[in-house]
This record gives sequence, C-alpha cells and structure tokens, in this order.
Amino acid sequence: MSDEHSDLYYHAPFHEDHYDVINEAGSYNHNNQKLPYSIVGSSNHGFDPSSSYMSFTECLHGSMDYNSLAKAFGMSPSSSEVFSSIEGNPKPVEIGDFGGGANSTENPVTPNSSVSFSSSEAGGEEDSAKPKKESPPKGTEQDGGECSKKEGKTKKKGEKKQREPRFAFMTKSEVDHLEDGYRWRKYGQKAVKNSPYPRSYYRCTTQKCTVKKRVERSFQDPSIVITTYEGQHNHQIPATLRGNAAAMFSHSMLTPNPLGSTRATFPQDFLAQMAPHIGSQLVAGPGSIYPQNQHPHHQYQVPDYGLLQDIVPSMVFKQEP
DNA sequence: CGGGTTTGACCCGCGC
DNA sequence: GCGCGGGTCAAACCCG
Repeated sequence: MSDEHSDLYYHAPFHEDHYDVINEAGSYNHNNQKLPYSIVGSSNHGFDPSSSYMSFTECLHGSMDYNSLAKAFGMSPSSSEVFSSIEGNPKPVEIGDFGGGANSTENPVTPNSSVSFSSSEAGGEEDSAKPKKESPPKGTEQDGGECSKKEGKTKKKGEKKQREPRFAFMTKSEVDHLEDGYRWRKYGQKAVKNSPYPRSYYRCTTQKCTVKKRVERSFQDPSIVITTYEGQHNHQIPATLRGNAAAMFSHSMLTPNPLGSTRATFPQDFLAQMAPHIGSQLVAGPGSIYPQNQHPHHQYQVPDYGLLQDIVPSMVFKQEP
C-alpha cells in the first residue's frame, strides 16, 4: 500500500508561507461512517465538473500523466485570484484568513470556492515574508528543550527555529475539531481578527511528537472549518484507532522516505498522514458504487491547477514506470 | 486523580 | 517606541 501512490511524486519547492489546502466533499471515518463534516470545495474557475473533476484516487494511482493531471486540475494559467491575493497581500494570508478578508470580494468559501493548495516547507526556514513567528525559545517543544518559558528568555539568538511543513485544508463541518485519528490536546485559543470565530491550537499528545494543528471556522461561511497541520507525526495512530485502513495508510506514510526527510510530499500524502481518515479516502480505490463525481457524500474535487501553479510554480509531477 | 480544556498573561515580530 | 496580532504558556478548572 505504501506504493499505492509512489508512482506520482509531487515535488515542489514550496513557497515559504504557503500551505496546502484541499477542499473536498465527503469524509468518512475509519469505519466508513459518514462524519458530520466533509471536505468541501469545487472550483469557481468555471470548469465543467462533469468532465474535469477527477478523483485524487486516480491521481494517486498514477493512471494519468501530466496533461491529464493538468486537465483534471482545470488548468487555468491565470486563475490565481485566491492565492495571488494571498501572496500579494502585505500580510500574507494566514490560514486563518481563508474565507475572509484576503479574497475579499466576497468569495466565500462555499461549496463553490476553489480548491487551493498551498504549503510551507520547513527546509526553507522561516518565512521571512510573513509576520509569523515561531516560538523561539519557549523551548519546550523539541524534546530536549526544557527551559521553562518565562525565564527561558535565554533563547539562542541566531538559532531560528525551523518551520515545520504546514498543510491546511477546509472542511464543511459542524464540529470544529475533526476526528483525525490522533489524540490532541488543546493548548490555546485566540480570537481571530475580523472573525467572530476563535482559533484553537492543538498539540499532538504523543510524547516527542511536535505536530500541532490549528482549527478555526471561516467567518464567511461558518460551515467551513479550516484545519492547519504543522509538522509530521513521528508515530502511528494511537492503538485504539489502529487496525483500520486509515491506520494502515498512515503507517505507510510513515515509512522512511527514500528521498530524504525533506522531500516535499504530495499534498494528499501529507493530508493522509495528518488526517488519516481523510487521507485514506484520497487513496481508496474507485470501488464506490457511485461515480466519482456523483457520490452524494463522497465527491472528490481536484484543486485548480492554476492556483497550484501560483503557489508552487515549479512543482513537478514525476511518474515512474 | 489523571488528563484535557479554559483563559488571561506573556512573548515576540512587524508595521506605523 | 508603541500598539497590534499571532502564538504559547500555565494555573485554574472541569470531567470521567
């Protein structure tokens, strides 16, 4: 299974302050039960769904080449409204800005919003462009870090904390905190500017695992929840959640990366790892009784390639024999 | 009682 | 320098 998608690499020198954002429709938990939420999204760039939508499954199975992929993504060279605005923004959109101000023009993240991918790769070091800050010295995080915060001001100056890769996706959900198979501990909540909905901060409870995630609701479309994962789990899903496809998939995603730990992964891969229940859906075979684009709750919609290009202009899709 | 949540304080980078 | 906003900490609190 780990090879299920190995034939398709998504190699992209991510732009530092970007995240991977995936919109989809339909989400099921490990038991194939419909969850109270679904990843939503469809392109608003005008391509015909009936002919252009392609399931991630297909992509992952590598049964397509670059062109088909481009087609699937609804290749639109200049369709960059969403993200271009983000990039141009003096204040690069924080994930939290999705569905909001940035795109301004009322382009609420409704089922008609375009799927967007964006990500930030750690290697690049911190985003210099964005006003993000990485918790510096607070130490705690990395194992080893211990300095207790307050006095811990002793941060190593030059040492900039490396930014973990981030990945965000929007889901239509009634609940803010989606069940993704991992155990999270909430460590903070903050009000989001220009939004009546707060942003919650969670940390993986597994020791040594520094994965974090932020959850917030789009203020333009309250039914949309934006989840941002940061970092990658260095462990498997908690035992209680094992024994299911999601766990298996997750495991496969955790196998050593032959290309190095810094290899950019296909957003779906990341998603699969970050949110197994979703990821498993992305790689599940086309066994649904419903056509890919007709399943009432299981509709995959591919991101607009044009947006992708804006985000990761040099991304490369590599297919192996 | 252990583990998770709440919440105000604190820290820090950035823009003005 | 100051205020703003995002991110984190940790004491207090809650709950099974």
